[in-house]
Amino acid sequence: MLSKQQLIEYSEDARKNYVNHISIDCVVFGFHEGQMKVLLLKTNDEEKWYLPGGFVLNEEHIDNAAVRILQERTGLDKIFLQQFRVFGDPDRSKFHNDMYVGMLPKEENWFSGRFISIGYYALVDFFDVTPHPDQFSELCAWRDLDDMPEMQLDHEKIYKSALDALRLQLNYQPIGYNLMPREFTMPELQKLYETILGKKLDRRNFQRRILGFGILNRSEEPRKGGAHKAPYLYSFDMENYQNALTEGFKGGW
Amino acid sequence: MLSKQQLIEYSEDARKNYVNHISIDCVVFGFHEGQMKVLLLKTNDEEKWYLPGGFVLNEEHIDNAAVRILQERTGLDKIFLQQFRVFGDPDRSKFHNDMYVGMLPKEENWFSGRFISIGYYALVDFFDVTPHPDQFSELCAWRDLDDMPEMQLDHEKIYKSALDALRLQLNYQPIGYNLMPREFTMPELQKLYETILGKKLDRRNFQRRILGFGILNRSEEPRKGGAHKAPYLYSFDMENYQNALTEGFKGGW
DNA sequence: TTTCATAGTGTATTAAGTACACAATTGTAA
DNA sequence: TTACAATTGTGTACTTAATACACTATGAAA
Repeated sequence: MLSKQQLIEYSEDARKNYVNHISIDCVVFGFHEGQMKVLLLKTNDEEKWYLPGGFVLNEEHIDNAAVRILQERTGLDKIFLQQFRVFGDPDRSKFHNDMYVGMLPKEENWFSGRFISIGYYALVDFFDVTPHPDQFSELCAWRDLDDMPEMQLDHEKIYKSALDALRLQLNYQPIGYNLMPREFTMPELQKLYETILGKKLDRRNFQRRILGFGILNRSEEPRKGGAHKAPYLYSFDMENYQNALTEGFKGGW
Repeated sequence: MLSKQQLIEYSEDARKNYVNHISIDCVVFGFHEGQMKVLLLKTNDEEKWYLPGGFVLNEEHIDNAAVRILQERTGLDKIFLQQFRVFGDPDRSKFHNDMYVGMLPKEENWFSGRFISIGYYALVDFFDVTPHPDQFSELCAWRDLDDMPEMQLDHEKIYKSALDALRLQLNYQPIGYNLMPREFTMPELQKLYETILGKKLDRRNFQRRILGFGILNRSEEPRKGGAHKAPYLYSFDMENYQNALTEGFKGGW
């Protein structure tokens, strides 16, 4: 245990040596017209895009901070959010570091510090989102996953890492409630899985497997009006879905 | 983009509203005599124990910070470390908050702040560790996983969360190189798995499965001298082991 | 030399994953 | 109106992994 004098010295040292800011970066996935989308921001002066992000308020839970940040960008208030990892490379700094670093002396400039970022990914319904730029940006928009622009700092690494985490999640948790409309066809759901995984799946085996999870309800009436054979419509059984979210799919050992 | 005036205001606000300290907490797992152990610290004045932890230096990678902290506690320099999640409840604060909070005015006391903690878990060889107390504690010792003491703050939540992460890891990565001696018997390895999972496994099925991973070499000579039938000795095939670490075991989808 | 605890090995059954083919529906073009 | 193309729905054989379970072998101690 420290004496008072030691505590004073420790506190002084800590204030000098442990000066790290925490930020939050969010990878928001949406799904539209068979394409996986990511919500990105851009200033007009810079070519590079960046992820929606922000900071944690003094008395705020970090998960709430992520929710708050995404509310501001998307207008949504119920968001599926998953913390997936922390990015703590000392070379990384907040996106506007370059931009603002010359404008003020280092001590006065918040952005001259070093930032450790907590990565979250979110799954949202594309149609529910109204993208709002933040105070640093002029543009907030969806970008296709297979046509991603050049990005600030390590944001490419972050969104790729989020995608990896999402793919891992597919193996032991249900996915889709937050990404699909209320009713959807089996081929549409399959397309979602194929997009996330980046590969084709067998129709018949996909159907058997996903139905085996017991998280889908098939409605009586098939979808009509479209070309070709009318497909059945499905929706998620929320009770079983929630249960599968907490329980997980396979036991493993 | 912000004007200079806006940047000044933003920086001032940020310095007031985003005052969060980052700490690192490590759950160090060891294995000895068929028991899973966790390395814990304790002061003499307090009954409660806490996890080894520390802070991130200004220009330090967070992973290196965790390595540095564990070097100081264990003497080890090559440690298997895995970041598993961030704990950001505003109620949590650094372990010595209660202890030191009255000793200095709030502004001068590092421990009066709010702490966001990055959780790491480590797997180490029990015999390689020489526990060193830190500057706040008088005691650093191994505790049995099934006889854990009362702990400071949310440290119980953290180590349980680490255990969950470790159990998940069993499903898609090899485990054991960092926890077992160089040579070991199949029943010993099985005991490790059983301890982590908290349940019994079938000997024959365990052996088939673990051998199927192709990460073990069986030595020519069985272990002699012990009671009962002499068991074979195994060691990890490091090339395949490393490969399995990065590749993972099952593809899932 | 018998007994007991532990180690090594194999086989049958069940469940899950994979590969693959044909029939049904609906709009469109001949 | 009819043939066609595109898409959907369904079933079955095959392979692989998971599970359940029983016998034989060894070595120390009684």
